Amino acid sequence: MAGEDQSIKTDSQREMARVLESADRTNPRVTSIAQWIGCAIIEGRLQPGDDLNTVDLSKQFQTSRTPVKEALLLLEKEGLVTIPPYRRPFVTRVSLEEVREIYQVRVNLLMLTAELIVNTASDEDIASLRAFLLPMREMAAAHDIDGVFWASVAFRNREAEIGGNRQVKRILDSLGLRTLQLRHLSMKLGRTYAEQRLSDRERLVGAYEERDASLAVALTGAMVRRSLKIFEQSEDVRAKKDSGQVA
Amino acid sequence: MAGEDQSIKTDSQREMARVLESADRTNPRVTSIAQWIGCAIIEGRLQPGDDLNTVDLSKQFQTSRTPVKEALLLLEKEGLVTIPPYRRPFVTRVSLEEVREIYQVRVNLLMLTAELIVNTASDEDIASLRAFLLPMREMAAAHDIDGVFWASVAFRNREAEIGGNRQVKRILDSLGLRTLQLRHLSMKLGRTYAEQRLSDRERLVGAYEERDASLAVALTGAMVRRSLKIFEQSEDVRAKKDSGQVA
DNA sequence: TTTGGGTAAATTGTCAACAGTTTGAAGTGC
DNA sequence: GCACTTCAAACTGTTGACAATTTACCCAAA
Repeated sequence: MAGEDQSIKTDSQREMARVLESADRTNPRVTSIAQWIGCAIIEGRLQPGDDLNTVDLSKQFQTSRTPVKEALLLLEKEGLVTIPPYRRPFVTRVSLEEVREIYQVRVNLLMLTAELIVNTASDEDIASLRAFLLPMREMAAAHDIDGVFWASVAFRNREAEIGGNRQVKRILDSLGLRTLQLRHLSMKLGRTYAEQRLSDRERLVGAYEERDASLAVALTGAMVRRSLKIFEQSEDVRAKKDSGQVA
Repeated sequence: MAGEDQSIKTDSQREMARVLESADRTNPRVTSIAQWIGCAIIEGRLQPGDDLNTVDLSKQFQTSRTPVKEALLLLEKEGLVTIPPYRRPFVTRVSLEEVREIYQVRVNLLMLTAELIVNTASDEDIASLRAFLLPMREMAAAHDIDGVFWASVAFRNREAEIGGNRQVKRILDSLGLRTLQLRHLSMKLGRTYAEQRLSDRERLVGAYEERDASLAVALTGAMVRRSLKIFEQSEDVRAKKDSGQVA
């Protein structure tokens, strides 16, 4: 369990850093503060609604409030933090409805990416995607769920790169960060589908290689929609349990 | 000509205000500064690459540099301004390639919106779209090109609202702002297609009313792609003329 | 003429103090 | 008890000064 958490931590730090630096903002102090807070949010150490007052944070990072404020503005841009005027910033609360909306955009842009890959990617680029498959199979066989998860995140990032549309990449990065926890949760809950996920992904790479756009798009849609479905089911269970406790 | 410019000014101010306030940031000082600079950019009074140093701007707005900096960060979020570390902020330069990428995302999300409208919008909402058509016909008959342009912008905003996906709306707002000038230019250049644009839009509303998703999506795609095509042709002409002058 | 180095001016980043607003906890009247 | 007011504490917004860095100009050397 400790090993698992460790793995999440370093990987999520890497992911956070990747998204933030792609926002071509390289002020080191601000970036490092934003990274720390951002990581705490996507790792769940800071919960939705938690206060992020600049006084405490500036003490924690031993700076003045100015760099802290700028870091929070950066995270607001990524949708992780909300900054109401004259009130304390706080970790953004995402409603179930918003999650659905985000997934709707995500699935759309991921399908667009799949189409772009089929139509414009080089054979070498597609081969670089195939390289993900074997390690993922091995990690799955070793029941390394987190390993598989972060590999699938890396797979999607590589897809976005190969797709070649930087706007799509940027938007997917931002939306992906906001749903990172949920995607992780969804994969853990959907252990039953592990084999299907793997074979779908293998078939997807096959579709890329065969330059079969409609299949690649359809598979992508199916994979993401399944992820949302699993999450929604777990949410239903949770809601029922809560109402049961109340009643 | 003066009347034309006037119309652009007030309308673009309104549009700028709309996008910025939807970013739920309501600090009035910062917002008004961001609005002024943002308007100057989309109206072309500030050209891509122009310096936006905080000292001059703070003098201009009679404040300290802090609110100016924050306004610039807001505009950076919308993609209008670039802020390199330790260097002067400047009006973002958009390459032709980036314009293509933005249009690719835009057409995708607009098609998604069309689908959402067909599947989920109420008859009253669709009727509110039909209400745009007659005034647009009248303005077109009066050769009020700017009037038609801003009406079409409002039409698209209304579509995004009706679609009901706030993520899509936010992204379309941001991308739309960055391409506002180009869309305006494209419409002016494509006067020849004015009649086709109008009839396409009328047919689109018809498709909404008939709940014909595939037609609505196809028409939306055709309309946006034509807009990009017109712009690209004009860009080719410009490039040829430039190289001709050099040679 | 052009290239390179060096220096002063300009500009951004950071800070601490102060002004304006919210927050929360006390009291007050009912 | 419960709503309402009051008020101090906490927090955000703004400011001007100072530190760190870049920019631009000048001048010398090739």
